Order: sequence, then structure tokens, then C-alpha cells
Amino acid sequence: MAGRQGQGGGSGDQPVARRAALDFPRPLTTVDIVIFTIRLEALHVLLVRRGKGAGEPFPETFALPGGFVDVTKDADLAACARRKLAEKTGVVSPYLEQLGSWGSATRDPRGWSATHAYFALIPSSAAEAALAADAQWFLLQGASVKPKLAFDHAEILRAAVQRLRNKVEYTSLPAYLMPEEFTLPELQRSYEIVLDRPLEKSAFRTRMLSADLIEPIEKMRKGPNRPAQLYRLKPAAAPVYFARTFNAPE
Amino acid sequence: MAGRQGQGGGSGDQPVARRAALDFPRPLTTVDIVIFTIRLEALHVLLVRRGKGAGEPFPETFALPGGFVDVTKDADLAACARRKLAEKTGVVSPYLEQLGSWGSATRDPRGWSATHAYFALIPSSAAEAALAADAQWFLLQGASVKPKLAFDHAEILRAAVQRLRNKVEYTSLPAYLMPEEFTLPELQRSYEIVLDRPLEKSAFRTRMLSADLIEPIEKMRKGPNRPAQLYRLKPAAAPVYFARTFNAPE
DNA sequence: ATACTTAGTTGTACTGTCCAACTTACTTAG
DNA sequence: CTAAGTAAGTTGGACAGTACAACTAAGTAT
Repeated sequence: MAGRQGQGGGSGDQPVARRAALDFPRPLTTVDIVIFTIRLEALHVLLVRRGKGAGEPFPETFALPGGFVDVTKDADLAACARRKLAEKTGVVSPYLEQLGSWGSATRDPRGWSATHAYFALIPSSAAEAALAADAQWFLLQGASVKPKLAFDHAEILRAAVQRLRNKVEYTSLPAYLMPEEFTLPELQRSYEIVLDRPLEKSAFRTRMLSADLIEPIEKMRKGPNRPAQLYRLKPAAAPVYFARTFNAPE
Repeated sequence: MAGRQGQGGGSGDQPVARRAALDFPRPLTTVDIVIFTIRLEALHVLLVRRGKGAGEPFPETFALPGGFVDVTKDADLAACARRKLAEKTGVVSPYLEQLGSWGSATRDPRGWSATHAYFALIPSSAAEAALAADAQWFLLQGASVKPKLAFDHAEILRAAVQRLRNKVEYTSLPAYLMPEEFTLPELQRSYEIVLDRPLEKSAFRTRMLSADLIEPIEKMRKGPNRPAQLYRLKPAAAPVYFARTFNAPE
């Protein structure tokens, strides 16, 4: 156990050549964000096109928005994620959750690197406004063309979709994809789009209405058919965790 | 947007003084593990005592086992976590799940640092065998004395307990805390210890027996009272996700 | 007017939990 | 030997929330 290093180091080791922890080679550290929204009745992710500068790996391919942690600008990882999200979309307070981290010797040709991945849900109304020049939305569902992604971003994206689907089964996350005012059937449609399967109308209603999540407002949506009651998220509504998933699991 | 950096960098930027990505200062990168087990009818975590070497932050305090990623030894983060787990406990194939990452300018006095936290569940039978000299189990439940932890490890531990409790509500995770053979009431007791509340006997039975998780073996536990059927995990049983939580949430 | 569409309600069947009472098998006290 | 105690495991009724289908209501299109 010669090369034991600083942080978790025990006390009872031989005082052999012990390099100071700070001298150890440090992995590259990045933050990437999987930004979801619903456009055109389908789930979309934001991807950016990578530059073709000298030394840039994966030039001209698509990637999740992200980049190196800036130790002079970013107080912590979440702040770094929020900064990058704002740079690409202008959105400042989305639903933002840590997804996990991916680190290995091989994921970046420049050396051992680790990325801290976040995922964000932004309302459809904010999806089109103020996109960065290099950013664009990609369809996730009936994916006709799936662009090859840089690094291990395909794996990160896969994990993000799985996490989102899992949580949507028993949480109110799709509420963060809605515009400020929405009808119950619209909210249900967001669930169905994410889960990619239909849900029961009446069970959905009773659940949503008994949860302390949304409140009706004094307006109706006119629509082509019968008018529908409009709702909004209750102010400062944290995500709701339901005691059951929506349909019995297969 | 002058200081734009490598990985997520867009293509359309001014070619101003653009430092090569590799020149940017890199945060310290560590991995920490929250190792849970059940001893003496209570939930325990493994902590290690930090050394008092020169330049070591938080000398002589307790910390989660972990340490710097060794870019020469560790192929990826999970391998690093497994290595550290084996060094401290000898356990080689526990339930291991990524918990999240914590990174900030201030969590380590030596500079901007980010840790990748994992949590592990190890069977009670493996808890005492082959502990490293600097490692010891700490009671989590009726915590009479809570040692002050190094870095932000108290926060990481809190998050780990919360994640464990959350998932135990609707998964079979406590099965990984059991020895190879166990009775149904023993499994139920593990759930109750983690959740810190009693569960319904008959509902617990029907759930566990209808899940494709455990199978009875041809033995009974003799015990002081009526003999009890012994079970074991089905070979290669992945964690089961139930469609409902155990009790309705408050 | 008639047909079509979607919002929202109602009612029945069913599933699995909650809760309590019960049986079974073994131990210990008298 | 019997009686009381304890924990394993079963049984049954009340209840909650979903699944499914049929229904009403309010608007549009022809």
C-alpha cells in the first residue's frame, strides 16, 4: 500500500515515499447538462455542435452542453451547471437535479477525466427563446436520425432519459415542463409523452387533484372543443412523490 | 464570452486568447464511499480516522473512507470506489451505487475539490471480518455520540441515509444487507431498522413472496420459538422496484 | 339540425394494503 | 404434565385507489 494518498488516508501506514496529495496528477473536471423540454408533442434534448479548434476532441460532432469547471468563476458544481444552462438557453431557474458522474481514463482523449452530469427540465415556453448560436433541440422519441455524440455523452443521455422516465412514474416532474398556465389534459399529455404510453384519465385526475401541487385559476382555455379549466403550479411547489406508480409495472 | 473552455465549447466564438483546455487549473478529484451495514439490530456506517501527517487537513478526525483518484490505478470511478471498499473491508462484490458528487471551492482547504460519492450495502456477516486498522463502525440510529466529520462528509452521509431510506420504501435494497440465508421476519426487521418504523407483517409477506427476489430453501431456522422458513436471494437478483411504497407517506 | 371531438364525471370490478384475530410450534415456569 | 408465553405464519373484513368503460357537457364543423 505504498501509493496511499491524502484524503482518506489512514494513520497507520509506513512513512514511505509519500507524495504530497497535491502533487498527484489530477483528472480533468467538467460539468455537462442534459436539458429536456417538450416541443411539438415530443421530448427534446439540447445539443451543441463542438468547435473545430486545434486540439479539440470530437470536432464538429454534437455533444451535451457543458465544459470545464472554472475554479475562478464557479463556487460549486451546481453553480457551474446553472451558469452553463443560462449561457445556452437564458433560463435561470429550471428544475435542476444532479444525475451522476462519469469518469475514466478513456472517455476523453486528452487524459483521465471526470464529468459531473446534471439534468434540467425547462418549460416548453422557454424552449425556443434565446438559444445560443451553437445550440439546437433534438428529438428524442421517434428518433429518426440520432447524431453520434462526443465523449460518452450517448451513455449519459441514455441514463438521463432512464432517470427521467423512472421518476416520472411516481413524481410530479412533468409539471416543470409546463408553461405557467395549463390544463389537466395538457399535463397528462406531458406525462404520456415522457413515459411514451397512455395513462388512465380518471386515475390521473384524482391523483393530481389530491396532490398538493397545482391549483385552479379563474380562467378557462377556449380550445376547439369544450373549454378546459386552467391550472398553475402552486407557488414554491416542490416535486411531489406519489406512493404508487401510475400503472402496475408490466 | 472570452474564457470559454474546451469541452462544451461552441464553434462560433472569437479566437481571442483561448487557453488550451489542458492548461486550466484542475480541481482535486476524490472518491468517497458510504458503507452501510446492520450490526446489533441497528444501522451502521464505516468511518476511518484521518492521519496527522504534515499538510493533512482535518487531522485525527473521522471521515468517510475514500481518497484521491489514482489515474494510474483506477480505470474509472466505480473501480476506484471498489478498490477503496476492498482496502477497508475486504468485501469485493457488494451492492454499490453512485450517490452523487460534491464539489466546491471551499470544501477542502487545499483548494477547489470535487468528490464522487458512492454508497455500498454489505451483509452483516461481512461487517466484522477484515476491517482495516483505521476503520470502525459507527452507530447511525439512536446516535448517542456523533463524531464531527471531515470535509463535507456529514452532508454526504446525510444524503446517503436519505437516499437509502427513500429507496428502501419501494425497493428490495435491504436484501443486500442480509446474510446468505435468512428468514422473512429477519428481512422485515432489516427494512424496519433502516426505515425506523414498524411495517405490516402480512402486507410485507405478500409483497416479498410475489416479487421475483427470494426463494425458499429446504431448511428451517430452529430459533427459540416456532421454526421459520429460510430463504435466500435468487441468484443474480437485481434490485426489485415495487409499484407502491410501504405505508402511505404520512 | 347532426355528427364529431374533447373535458370531465360516474359507477363497477378489482388489487393490494391495513388491521386484527387466529392457528401452529416450540420454550419456559410451576 | 400442564399452563402460560412467544414468535411464525394464516385468514378475513374494511378500505383506498386504480382500471376500465360508459356516460354527460360544451364546443366546432358540415
